[in-house]
Amino acid sequence: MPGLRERNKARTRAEIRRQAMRLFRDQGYASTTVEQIAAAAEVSQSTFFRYFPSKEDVVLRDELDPLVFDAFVAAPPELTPIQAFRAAVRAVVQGLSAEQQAEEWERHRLTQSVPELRARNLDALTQGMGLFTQAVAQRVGRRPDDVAVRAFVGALVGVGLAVLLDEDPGPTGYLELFDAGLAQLEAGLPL
Amino acid sequence: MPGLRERNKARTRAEIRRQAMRLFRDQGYASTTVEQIAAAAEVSQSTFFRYFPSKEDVVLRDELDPLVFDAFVAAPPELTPIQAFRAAVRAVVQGLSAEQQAEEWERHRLTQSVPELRARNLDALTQGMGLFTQAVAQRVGRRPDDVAVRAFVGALVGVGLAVLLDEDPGPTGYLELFDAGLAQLEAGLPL
DNA sequence: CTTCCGTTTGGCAGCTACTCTCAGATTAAG
DNA sequence: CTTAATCTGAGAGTAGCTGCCAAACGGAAG
Repeated sequence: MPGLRERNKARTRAEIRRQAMRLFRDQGYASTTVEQIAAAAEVSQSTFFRYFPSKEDVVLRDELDPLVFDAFVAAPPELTPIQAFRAAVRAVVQGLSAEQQAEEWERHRLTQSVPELRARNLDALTQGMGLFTQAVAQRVGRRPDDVAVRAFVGALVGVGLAVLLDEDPGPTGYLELFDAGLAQLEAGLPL
Repeated sequence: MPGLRERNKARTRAEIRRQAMRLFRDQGYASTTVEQIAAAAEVSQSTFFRYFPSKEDVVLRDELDPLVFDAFVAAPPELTPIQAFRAAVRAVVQGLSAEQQAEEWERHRLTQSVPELRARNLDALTQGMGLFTQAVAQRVGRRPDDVAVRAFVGALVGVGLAVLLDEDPGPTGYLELFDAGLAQLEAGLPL
């Protein structure tokens, strides 16, 4: 059972995020100051930066990627990496409530529209490739530094990237696009 | 013939870059202030920001990508996109003087080691994918919004990414790694 | 309930990237 | 030489972010 302290922390954290997203939505990311967010969440600036190392991190902290990763690792071994990845993404997305999906959608739109956020998001994505490469290597029984494995993971991430960079196919359309991209990859990227 | 004004501007710009890179090398990116760079280049801070919109841009402005793109477009039409891309990269890299290669290498190392720079570099890369997609589409006679084309470009960029993210295979080793990755892609990413 | 310890918080000072404005200098053109 | 356009320097101001210290708070022991 979490003590009062931990509950307060979680509440404060959530409140800061909530107020921040609301202000970003209303008056834009750039023209919202940390001072405003802190005031709206009724904490001091010091406290804001204790919960989030930077203004960007209020938007960026992603808890979905680890879920997808875990689902990928836990997928049945007889699946090919592409099948396992598709299943993992699908399971995580469909496991979200409608409200969560809407939040994620807003988060994604904001991230894509603000250059700094977009950049840092991409960086997080590519930095995660290393871990993913290990998982893929283990799945197919190869070494992680094998060129074939690394190129494959790069291509897989690249396909995901190409889908994500597409502007608004709607919150649902992404999955279809993603599936189509993976199908192409599975077929050896014919042109 | 460029007037005195333009020559002065080019000289100032180059000097700012030179001094900045020197300071970054000596005392690190974060602990070098714009004030120091401006002082070393003998200009005011105002002037610094007139030449470079941000401290990051002193490092990031890349003139190689457009060259690769042009070379790709200009490549013989009978080449496959992968062959054309490989030829373009190779031509541009080998067209650099030893000094230029060393500079690029230093620039790349600095970019990869500083998170903000790495992130913005990735963003520039992915933002350029749109243009590249059009070129590929034209080359293979398909529409740019074709999923096959987009997935292909994504995979191609992804493979390049996987190579670039690898830490120091030496300034020459990159090309070999890159070729190996492209060969894998050409073979349909077998695992 | 009180006391005591460790954690959390707020307020403040300070640094730095970056913007805006304005006056003065420099270059180009008539 | 004079005039117009452009470039530069200086200063003030904003905002993100850090570090420091004292006060408030939560949790456990007596």
